[in-house]
Amino acid sequence: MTLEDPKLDWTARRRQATRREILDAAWETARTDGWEGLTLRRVAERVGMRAPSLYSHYASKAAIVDAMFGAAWQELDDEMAQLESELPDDPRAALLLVARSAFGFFTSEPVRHTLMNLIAVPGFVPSEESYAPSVRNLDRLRRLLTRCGITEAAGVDLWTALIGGLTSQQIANDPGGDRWARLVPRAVAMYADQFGLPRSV
Amino acid sequence: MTLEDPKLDWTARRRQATRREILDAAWETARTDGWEGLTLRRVAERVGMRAPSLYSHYASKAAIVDAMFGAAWQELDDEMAQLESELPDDPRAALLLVARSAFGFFTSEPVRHTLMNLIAVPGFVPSEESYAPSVRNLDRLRRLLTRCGITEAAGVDLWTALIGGLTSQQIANDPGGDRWARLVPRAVAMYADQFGLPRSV
DNA sequence: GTCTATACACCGATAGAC
DNA sequence: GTCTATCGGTGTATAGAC
Repeated sequence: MTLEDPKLDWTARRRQATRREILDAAWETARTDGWEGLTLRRVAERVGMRAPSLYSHYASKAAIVDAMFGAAWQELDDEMAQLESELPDDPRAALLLVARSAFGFFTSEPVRHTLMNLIAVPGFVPSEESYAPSVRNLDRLRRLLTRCGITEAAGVDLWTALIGGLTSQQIANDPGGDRWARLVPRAVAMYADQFGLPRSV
Repeated sequence: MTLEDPKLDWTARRRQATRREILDAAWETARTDGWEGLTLRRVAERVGMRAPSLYSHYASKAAIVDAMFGAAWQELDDEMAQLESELPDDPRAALLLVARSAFGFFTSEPVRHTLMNLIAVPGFVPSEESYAPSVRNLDRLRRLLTRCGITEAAGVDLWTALIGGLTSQQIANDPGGDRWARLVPRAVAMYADQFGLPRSV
């Protein structure tokens, strides 16, 4: 429910827009100063407000971070949904596409990555509502892998470990480079072999 | 040089012992309250001191964290050195042993894991001195994999991604469980297949 | 809704007595 | 080497005027 609803009246729409502005400012702050540098004063400054004014729109700093978490997973899920609708028939090609998409999504925004994977943000615990998109995304991944011929339960867990490992290494040890990005095709082939996918022609 | 040197005189040895106590207290504090909860006041309380007294032993809070980083990597490297001396001849068995060892080391102490892999500790950047053990460890890993028949350069990067991915998933999504621990043998087999290691008998 | 002013709790670090 | 006292700063959050 972070998107604007055209049926709302003017003041409600204005409120939504302001919440959006605050969220954007929070992302920019986190990108610049890291999660430990994300403070209400800095966010407010970027929006053009004073810190206490933020409380008219979010109940607390935690509520802001919570909204960021939900929005990030929703964003990934939207991307995966798009991908799902245009998946190639060849299982290996499809797998590679999914892998590259996720890898690119995470590595392009390291700060977002640390929030989504629950590392680095002090005492943050997502609310049930903001957790929902990440669950939806895992379901979608399960479906996607099944369509690629991965039916075993272990398939999903090994997939998340493999892709997550590649992205984390890329971000931590070669930020901005492609040392692990270059390994993605090979990693996917290795994974496909393990689950007995037919070789492409 | 964090180990005690028997040739030092009494006061120097006492100093070393106190530094050790402080480091231990810092670990315990980080385990209990997380890295954001690691404060000099809490560490001092655990040691039985007042916060300012810590400055007689460490120049700053950053110096303490730095020492923890170096000690953690030294600890892992010691374990890997032990492993190296008793490695089985069969390449696949050796690989599995290395994987299990690293996986167990990291997952047994999640807080240590986040420090070693440079996620979650505010603005920490390791000093050259404390960074050295981690470099040594990577060299050892390279040597270890070579002995197992992994000669390609990509071998090390894919290995760290795979093992790191498994450990991170285990810690983040099933702490205390074995959902990804159970996948380690399969992941190692998949990896060994990719690099053409002969199958065990 | 936004502002100013402020409460309250902490933090890392320093000065100087003992 | 450890203490007390304190500095200068941070943070989140609230009260109340406009």
